[in-house]
Amino acid sequence: MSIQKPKGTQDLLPGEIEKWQYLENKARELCRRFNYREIRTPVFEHTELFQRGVGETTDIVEKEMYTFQDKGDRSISLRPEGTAGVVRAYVENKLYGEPDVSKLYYIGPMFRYEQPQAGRYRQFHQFGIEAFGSVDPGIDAEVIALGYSFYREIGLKDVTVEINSVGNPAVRAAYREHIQRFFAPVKDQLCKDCQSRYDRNPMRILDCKIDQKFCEGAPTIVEHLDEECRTHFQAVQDHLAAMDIPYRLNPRLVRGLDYYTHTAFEYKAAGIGAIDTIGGGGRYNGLVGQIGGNDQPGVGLGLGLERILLVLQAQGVEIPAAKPLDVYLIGLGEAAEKETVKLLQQLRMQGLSAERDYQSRKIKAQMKSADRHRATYVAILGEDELAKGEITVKAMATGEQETLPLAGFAAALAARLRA
RNA sequence: GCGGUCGUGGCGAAGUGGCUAACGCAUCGGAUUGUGGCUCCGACAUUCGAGGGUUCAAUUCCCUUCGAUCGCCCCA
Repeated sequence: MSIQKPKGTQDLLPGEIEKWQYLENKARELCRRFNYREIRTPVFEHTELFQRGVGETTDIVEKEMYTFQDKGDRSISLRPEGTAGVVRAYVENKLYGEPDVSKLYYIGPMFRYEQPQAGRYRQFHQFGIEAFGSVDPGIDAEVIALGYSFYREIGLKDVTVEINSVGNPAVRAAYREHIQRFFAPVKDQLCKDCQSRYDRNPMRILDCKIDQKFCEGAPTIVEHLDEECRTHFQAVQDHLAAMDIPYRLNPRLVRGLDYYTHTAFEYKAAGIGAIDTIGGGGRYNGLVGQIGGNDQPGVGLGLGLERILLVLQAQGVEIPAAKPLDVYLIGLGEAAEKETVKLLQQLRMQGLSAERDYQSRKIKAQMKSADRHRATYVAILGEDELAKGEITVKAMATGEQETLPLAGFAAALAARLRA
């Protein structure tokens, strides 16, 4: 048996990769307009970073990390998400010393050890942004708007934005007790998952599909927000309204990472089987301090590129195809073939995409290749043409043929293609 | 970590305890001495994910394993 790719990973082959490049180009272009600048951080970090940043009790850290000892006996983990590494880089490189808010974006692979299914892989890719240094609710709204704009510009339809406030740590601790008190009488009747959630993360019970009947009248965190949290949350909503970003309040929205404070949000779309979340994020005001920096507030998001691609496909959204080949160069006979090597280079230096046959095949086979490459022009150089210092050029769409002088033929074709 | 379905040429797919393992697409060659897309003809799996077992005989039955896929948990 030959070696296969590890479970949950993918080879992105030509034909498919164009879609990725399209998404990545759109992301970069959007970030330019919103004035976010790219940052690239390692795909592996010290395990402790994720333990501290993402949270010891999260599923991600408890059971989904790719962790190993390196040869120096350090515990290393492949990054399961993007924020922790960016925060670390922000702190380590003292970006907080800059006068303005630091607005950063990244695109890259993340790793989680899970059973693959539709829209879930062990290596997956995220486009994410982080903004450090401001508690202004306008930044929360901007982050949400950037994600929403991204979906729109790549042609995704029916994306829902759900937002919630998870308050600050004090509010959350108090709310946790309210929830536990509420469910205490029915604790024994909850599903077995929710029984463990009761202690670990009681807010998640509200999200359970099985136990909805017990959730009737459950306290929501929004009801328990303090003045500061409430004001912030309201301001975020006002900003979204001002930007015409449609959103839905979801008082039961709870994210799986420990670091969120205040704003939490998710983007949802149908089309990936059982999964509907295609992106999410929120504010994390205590995180930078926990990672060891001077405490700067932050807010960010992460969007799943695989999931976006799946939804795009489900919606039948066409992604612009790769450009066809400009010229396919056919050389017939040894002398002419030799000459094509030179001509090919000239064509390419003129900025044209150009290809030839490398197997000395017959003209018929070469024409077929040209057709397969969707070549705009075929240039044929045979013994006759070579002797006369000419070359035959055929426009594939019309079948029309003409003879051009060999000298300056590359430039002439380039001019024709530009017209 | 748990559960369902699946695994036959480059791709899609039929099939059966013993026949030469259908067919379609793609590919290659020819009809057409230097011209693609259409048509016709021909070629193309000692082999049915891997390992083991049952049997005179296994692609087919059994076990194990790996993988794919979908779902649970959770999330992108």
